[in-house]
Parts: sequence; C-alpha cells; structure tokens
Amino acid sequence: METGQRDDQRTATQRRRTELLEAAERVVLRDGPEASMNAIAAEAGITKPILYRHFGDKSGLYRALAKRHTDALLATLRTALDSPGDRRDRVEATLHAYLSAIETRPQVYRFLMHPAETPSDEKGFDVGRHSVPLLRRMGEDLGEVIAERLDLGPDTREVARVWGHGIVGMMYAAGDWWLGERPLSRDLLVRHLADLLWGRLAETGDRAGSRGL
Amino acid sequence: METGQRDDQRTATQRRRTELLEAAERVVLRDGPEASMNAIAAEAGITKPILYRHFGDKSGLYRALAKRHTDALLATLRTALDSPGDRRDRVEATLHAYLSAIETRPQVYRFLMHPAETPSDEKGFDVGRHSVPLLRRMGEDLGEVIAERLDLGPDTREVARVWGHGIVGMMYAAGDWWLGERPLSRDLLVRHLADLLWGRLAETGDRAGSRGL
DNA sequence: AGACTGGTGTTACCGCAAGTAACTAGCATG
DNA sequence: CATGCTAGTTACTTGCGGTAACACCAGTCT
Repeated sequence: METGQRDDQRTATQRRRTELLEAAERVVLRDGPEASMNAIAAEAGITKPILYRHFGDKSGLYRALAKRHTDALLATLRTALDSPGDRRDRVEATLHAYLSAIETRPQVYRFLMHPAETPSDEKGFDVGRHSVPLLRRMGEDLGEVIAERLDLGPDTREVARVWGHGIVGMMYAAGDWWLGERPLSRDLLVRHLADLLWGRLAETGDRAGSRGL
Repeated sequence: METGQRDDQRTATQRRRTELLEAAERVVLRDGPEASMNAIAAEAGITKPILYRHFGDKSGLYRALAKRHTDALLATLRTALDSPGDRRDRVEATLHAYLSAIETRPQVYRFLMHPAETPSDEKGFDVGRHSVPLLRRMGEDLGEVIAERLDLGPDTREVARVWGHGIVGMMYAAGDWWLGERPLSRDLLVRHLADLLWGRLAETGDRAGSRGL
C-alpha cells in the first residue's frame, strides 16, 4: 500500500533525523555551540551533505536541537507554576525550577541562550533585533499564564505580557550572573528575587545620608 | 626629548586607533555584528594586519568598540538614576533612558547585546557561561547604587547585587521584546514595569475561577 | 654618516568552516 | 525494465580569521 510505505518512510527518516539530532547534541554538549558541521557529521558516522539535507543549514539544525530542550524546560516550568501553595510559593518554585535546570546542565543553558544565528540576512540591513528564542518563548508563556490567572484591569493582557517578559528577564540575568559567580545559595537567591517581585524595593527606606534611590 | 616624542607617538597611534574604531563602527552599524575584518579594514582604507596589530584579534576590536558605547550608556543611566523626584520617579526615568537608548540606536543595541566571542576557549571544555558584558556591568553598577542608597539589613550588599542583576534583566528582556513588536507606548511599558517592581504582582487578586498564580 | 628602533603599510599565504554539485547504491513501485 | 526516492559519498568553492615575511619611513644613538 502506498500510504503505508510512505508512512514507513516518513517514520524512518524521522527516526534518522532524531538520531542525527542526538549525535549533534552529544557534540554540542562536548564542544560547545561552535561545534563544526563536520564534527557533528563524524559523530553521527556520516558526512556533511546529509546533515544539510535534513536540516537545511546549520541554524536549522540548531533550531531543531534547541526546540527539544526549550520544550522540555518550558514544560517543567509550567508544572512548577502549578505547584501547590500560595502565589509566592509558586513563584519561588518556578524560580527554583529554572535555576536548578541551568545549574545542572550549564552547557545546555549556554547553547540555548545563544542568540539566533541571523537566519534571514536579507539585503544586509538589520533591524534592531536580538532575539534569544528561549527567552521570548518563556516570556510569552509566562505572560499568558499571568493573563489567565490575574485580573489586572482593562488592559490585563498588555500588562501581563510586559510582566511575563520582565520577570523572565529578571530570572535570566540574575541566573546568568549567579551561575558564573555563585556568591550565594540558590535558596537565598530565590528568596531575594521573590522579595524584589513582592515590592520590597518600594517598601525599604533610604539609607541615612543618602539622597535616596 | 625622549618622553616628549614618546608622548607624540602614543597620541598619534591612539588617534589612529580611534580612527580605526570609528571606521569599524561605521561598518558594524551598516552590516551588523557579523561584519568581516576585511570589510572593516577596507572601510578604514587599509588592510587586515593593521587591525590585528592594533586590536590583537576580532574580539579585541569588538571589545574596544563595545566599551565606548557601554561607558556612554552607563553614564546616561547613572544620571537618570540621580534625577529629581521620589524613588519611583527615578526608577521610571532610568527605564525611560534605557528604552530610549535602545530605541534610537537599535543597531548599537544589537551589537552590544552580542555575547562575548568565547575569548578563552581553553582546552575546549566550556563552563556554563553566557556573559553579555553590557548586562553584567549594568547589573553590577545598579547593585552598587542600590547597596549605597538602601538599607536592606545585614546582607545588604548581597541582596543589592541580586536585585541589580534582576532589575537589569527585567529591563533587558522587556526592552528586547518591546523593541521587536512595539505593542505599546514606551510610557506605558515603563509604568507597567515600575508597577511590577512596586509589588503589584503580590497585591493583585486572583481572577475568578482561576486556581491562582 | 650609518646602524637601530618602532611605527605604518603591503602581498601572499594557511587552516578551517559553511555550504554545494555531481555522482553512486539500495530498494520499492508503475 | 525503468522510474523515482532515499541515504550516502567525494571533491569542490567561497569566505573568514589570523599570520609570516617583507618594505617604507620617521627619528635616535653612537
């Protein structure tokens, strides 16, 4: 039967595709994001053109590779966001989930945070985009969750998106710094960040003799 | 006199250096951060090896180029942080200053946000560092300012650094998203972010029928 | 004067990476 | 048998970062 064979073919090529992705992942996690296509092909036991047939170009391969981890990370963040307890508990659980993820697999983190490799370089002009896909997706997702669950008045969706991206960025920058220097425990870091989100910045008094922040 | 001539030499080479930097800047702002050394050399009317004599390698050139803009941006942020008004006014002014900067010169922004080009690739292993120098510096600076001006208890410096990086990250991610989509005015964006920092997330009630955030 | 130094600049090259063209071999289907 | 589809190859082009070797042109030291 034609469709049956087609399906076999498709699943076969897709299996091959994931095999190649797994080889690529091994290399990227060993050599970093600057791994060469040759090295990846060698790891997979084949040569370059096959990679190009499957993924178009290097950014295509990297996008496919990033998607898996991004999906996985987002899933764990979602479940953390649904953990039991009050709102503060949930926020702290989510921060913990994120920080734990980047702590246990820093190479994956580094790979995912590499900004997109200028997939469309049309005509050489460049808009002012930076675009780390993982950050964008996390921000959008969190924004949606906030909009679903909180009532922020008439422009809830707008505010929620801003907050989503803002909170994600807070988590990202603090996590990146923390991962590099490790000047405090994860627990404390989470607590301080939650304090920040809980408005302690506004409540805290000026230091004596300061003109105030 | 020896020193006098030495000084002349030094100023001369330094002038040349800044000329080269200006040429590099023109090219980078035209072609994006992936501009080639050849292109930069051509723009400066010379050939590659001179660039390498002045800056060591490409990342050296880029670091020199980034430093100027980073210093300038940090200076304007500092003054915004010292603007008149109460604390919220100052925070909003700083957010405005940052967003205005990335809005008016998006190519500079894109260039500055490019993570460091793996300056030391020792032995091929990679720690989990990402390191966008501008973000780090902004975070550290803001942390210092916070530590100077606020009394956050016994571990003020620790909390202040966390908050510095966190707030900077919030500003960064929200700004990056906003710059790409422009779904609202800068004024509103600033207000929503300040609301977030002022603890509105904790104050806001759950939406009816939601399990709460 | 002549050798030395330190800057400017060049041409010509190496190594390596992304990406492609052209071709081959298996294997099912009309 | 011919057709087409896939997985695979070798060998190439193009372009980049980076370097070696050399030339020129000040002033400086002896």
